[in-house]
Amino acid sequence: MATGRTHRPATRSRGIPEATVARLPLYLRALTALSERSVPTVSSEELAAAAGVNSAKLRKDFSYLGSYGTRGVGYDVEYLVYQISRELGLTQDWPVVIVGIGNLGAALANYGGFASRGFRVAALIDADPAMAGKPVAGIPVQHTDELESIITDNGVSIGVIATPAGAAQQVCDRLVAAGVTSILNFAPTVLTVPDGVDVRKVDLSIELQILAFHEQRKAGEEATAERAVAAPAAPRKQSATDQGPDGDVPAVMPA
Amino acid sequence: MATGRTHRPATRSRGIPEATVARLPLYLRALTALSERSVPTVSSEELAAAAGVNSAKLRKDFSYLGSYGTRGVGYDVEYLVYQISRELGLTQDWPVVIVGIGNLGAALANYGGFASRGFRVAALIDADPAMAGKPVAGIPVQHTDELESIITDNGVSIGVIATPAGAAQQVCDRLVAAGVTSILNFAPTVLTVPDGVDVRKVDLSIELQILAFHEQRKAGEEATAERAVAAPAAPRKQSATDQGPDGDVPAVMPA
DNA sequence: ATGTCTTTGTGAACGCGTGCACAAAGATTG
DNA sequence: CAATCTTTGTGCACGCGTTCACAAAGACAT
Repeated sequence: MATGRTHRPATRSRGIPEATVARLPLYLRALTALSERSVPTVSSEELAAAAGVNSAKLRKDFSYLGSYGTRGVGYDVEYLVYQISRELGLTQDWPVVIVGIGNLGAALANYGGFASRGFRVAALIDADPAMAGKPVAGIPVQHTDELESIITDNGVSIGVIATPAGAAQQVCDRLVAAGVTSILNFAPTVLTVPDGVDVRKVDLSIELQILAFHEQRKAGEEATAERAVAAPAAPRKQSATDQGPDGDVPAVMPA
Repeated sequence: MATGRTHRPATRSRGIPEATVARLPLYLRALTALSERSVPTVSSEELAAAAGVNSAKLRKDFSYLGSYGTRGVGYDVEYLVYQISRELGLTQDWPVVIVGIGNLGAALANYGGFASRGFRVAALIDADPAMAGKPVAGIPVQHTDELESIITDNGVSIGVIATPAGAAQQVCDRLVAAGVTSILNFAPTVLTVPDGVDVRKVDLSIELQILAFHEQRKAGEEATAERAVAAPAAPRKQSATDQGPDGDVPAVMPA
């Protein structure tokens, strides 16, 4: 998973657990696919398989929304699509701004998944004056100077930050000051925001590092012996006052 | 958060909780920043603030790695950087292939965060013959036909999928068959993989939908009255045999 | 050497999320 | 209408993750 919630604990809004909310888009995607194939109903078992989750979990998730299934039959696809969409707030249009039109920002602007789900790219913003006016994904890039007016004029409440890490907090502050209350952050930095503002982060590097951890573990299981030689079972840091030689310790050591 | 683990439950490798593993890269980033500013030691409180987490959580996380701190002083920055890097497997080089060089794939290829953390882009692969040979981020794109040989020749065990959803499963199968055991999936699809293969997914659309949910809730709290009119407090699906008119029900309804 | 002060490391309690397993609901068949 | 079969909805138990709160450890001053 390349995501992680930030700040706000787990607001358990209207009794719907955060973990369930995070899965609703998954169900919605699977249901949309079924809908396009004109499948009228689906069982929890089938839908769970399509969404890659446990069927009991799926049923419990849906139970938080209400009793939308029919015992002995399953769930009505179209009806469920609507209910989940409504619950997620996708029946309304969400104008979104993307700040930082580099490689990633451009990729996001071109990403079709946004428009298809009630999200509309209201504006692309970049700090580079040379970018201004240049169309990306059919939308002309605007300069950072206009950030505030863009937000207020379009009633934008969701912002996407795809700037370098160094600029992210500053951009974030300006977005929030202008009225944005939800931020999707692609910059590899921890953003500080006031209460009431939601931040979700996507960090590509972190995802790879987590994979590397598991990859290393897999490799290590085959050859545990090798490791026992390279590093003792219970490596211990040496005391700061006891700086004798230590085979287990790396080249880079504390002063 | 834009991530979510898939399949494998939570392998609790060598006693390190999955949740802790997911935070280690965060700590590492904060520590690296401190290291660059030549800060010698840091307290759990300071580091926790920099990483955006609770200090007790951080201390507990570190306790799984060993006793690397000094009471009354804090943690030695350089030493901790090494320990976490080693734990994450970043002291070795991980060759990575990126499949699908569209906007997103190109953005990933250009992303600096990879190289700086022990990851090396070994190859870029795309199904479009017109792309073959064309350099992206200084690396020539290779055709999908060569996927298997690239994997085996370079000993690649981590693959990144940035293809359209339709091609993702097929690419995934080929990667796994060729020896890849960790996959970072950007395609909006559920990937099915054999046991022993880790998949992490990054879905931009899902992240936005989760934000929309919270955004809607925030908006709804200010004007709950409006909602009581638009939709009854306990909306109920009507029975399939009882298809009378219903103000609460959407235009799209079950047959 | 003794005492004070800072900060770690962790035991314990709590809450959330997951999965099992089954009763209840309804469809379907005879 | 009764019996059977399918599938939902959920009570319950378990385990993981988080947080509190504090004892132990060590630095530092006197």
